[in-house]
Amino acid sequence: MPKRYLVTSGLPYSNGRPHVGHVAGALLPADTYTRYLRACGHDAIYVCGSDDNGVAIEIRALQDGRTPQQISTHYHERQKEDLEGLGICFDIYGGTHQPAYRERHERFSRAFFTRIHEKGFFSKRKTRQLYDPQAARFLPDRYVKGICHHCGDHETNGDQCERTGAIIDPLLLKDPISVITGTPAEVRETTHWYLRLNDFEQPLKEWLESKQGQWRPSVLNFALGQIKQGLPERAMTRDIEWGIPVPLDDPDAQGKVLFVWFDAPIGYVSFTAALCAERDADESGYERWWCDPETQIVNFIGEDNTVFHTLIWPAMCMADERFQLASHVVANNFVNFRLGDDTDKVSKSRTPNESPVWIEEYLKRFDPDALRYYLTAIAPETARTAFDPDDFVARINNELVAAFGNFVNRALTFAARYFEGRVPDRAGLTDVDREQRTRAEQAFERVGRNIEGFRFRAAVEELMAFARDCNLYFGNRQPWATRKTDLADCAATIATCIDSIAALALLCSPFMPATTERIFDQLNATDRQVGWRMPESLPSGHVLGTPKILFEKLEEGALR
RNA sequence: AGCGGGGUAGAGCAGCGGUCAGCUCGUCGGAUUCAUGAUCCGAAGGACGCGGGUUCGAAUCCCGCCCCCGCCA
Repeated sequence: MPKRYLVTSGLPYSNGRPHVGHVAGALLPADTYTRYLRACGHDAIYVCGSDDNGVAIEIRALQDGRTPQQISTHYHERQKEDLEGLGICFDIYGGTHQPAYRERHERFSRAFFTRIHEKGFFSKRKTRQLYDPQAARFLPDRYVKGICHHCGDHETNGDQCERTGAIIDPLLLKDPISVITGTPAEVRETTHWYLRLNDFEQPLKEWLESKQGQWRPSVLNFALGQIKQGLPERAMTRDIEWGIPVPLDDPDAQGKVLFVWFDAPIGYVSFTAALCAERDADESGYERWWCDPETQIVNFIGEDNTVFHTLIWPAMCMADERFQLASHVVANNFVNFRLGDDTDKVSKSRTPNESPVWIEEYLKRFDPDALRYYLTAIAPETARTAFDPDDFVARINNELVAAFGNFVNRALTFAARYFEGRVPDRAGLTDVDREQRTRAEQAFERVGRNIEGFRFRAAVEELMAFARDCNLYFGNRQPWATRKTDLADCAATIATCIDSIAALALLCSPFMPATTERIFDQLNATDRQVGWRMPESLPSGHVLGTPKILFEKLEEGALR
């Protein structure tokens, strides 16, 4: 029976171009999942957008001599374009500080903060922080340098001793210097509002324990481990200018904004409201998604967001008592980039500008579906994985080209050449052909079961296993021989292959949507069936399209 | 230091109490020719990080240890 699903991806931070890590971790699996849900007939929306607030964008703007708005809008547009180029099917791609979404997002965030405040879940506290008098701003830990207070003899940044890895208390640094202006920093007093996470330890624990056996153990272990250690209060306000002003009528709140991580997840809600406003001219429709327990909320995130999605955001929702908690939080690890013998993080400074790990660069030269396939095949579901340019070429050539594409091509060119480009007659169907059809039906079940269990890697393996079965079937039936000895048998074989190709088209639709279209074009299937089951056979005599190469073979080293 | 993740054939990975020692690639040998030199079959190759323990039985559970990778934007 159809259900309602709200799928989200962790919001990309709008201070850089999207790369394969962003896509593989949170965006592509969410897209695949949403496409699958729709194929099954469920009512599903996929909500995402850029995370535009926060100190990193403000500092970046300061360094580049631009405004935070310019920086975030530039990257917001960049992200939107690149991700759409990859076929990521957002229902909406909002932005927490983009003109079209800002007013609503701020309104929702303020209201959220105010409600929690009124219920008394914030502690207002004075604290001391390093301040840069020249820049007239407080300094986040990583924007301070100084002499390590553990070792006392070397310079380090303000969060971690570069030599021993020990946590640094920036207030204890000797001779602290602001990284922004290079001038000495001083200690000043400031006031912040802290969310008392410890008030929610018990309900969070119960909620997480109810997910045992459903969520990935690594996610649950991590979150439950944090609770065991005791959840600290977390400041939900910051002393910066770029962000959402703290909505309190309190002199101490002057000039402060909400912590970026407070308002970012509210983006899921405000973007849903924006979508409802766009579609039905009624933003209150968001309640249907957020407040109605019939809706399943599924969050796809990168590993770095686990704390926020399993503890802080749920605690916020518990405090607020209006929105449902996620029914599933799917956290993926990071994808690193292998360059020669080194495996490293993708980073603006170290990864070459024209490297295909940047989605923008990749799309200039290669097929979006090939990247979607590869990133699903190496999905970092249980551990970090590496995007290896040589491995990419090998897998595309061996799997997409040699197994999947080749089967489609050999069968369709056979039909074009020996059956006048029509679907042959099925009168000669044998048990072997019927078994092939059964394999196709089983493939829907197997691939579907894995997607539902969030095992996308295994799902794509099942897809390829079926493509291999198709080649095996073709070889065993030897239509090139029966063409001369038993035409009816040959016709039944090719007709069965065409049914399998239609099945492949639907089976690959969550992973490679453009390929689905290409296959339907070649089948000349004007009445395109969608769904997650073995499609109806094209009738015998149906005129097929022109066979074309489905996936281009890549040169060795093409991505290096 | 603490927390989390990982250590399984040459490479990349799956398996997490019993036909488990497996998959893909690579290598070697064969078959085939409809197909993008594509496909299919077969072979070689591993004390499942180390040491204890629990069990009729452990990659799979428990304890200890050793490596690798991450960790308040």
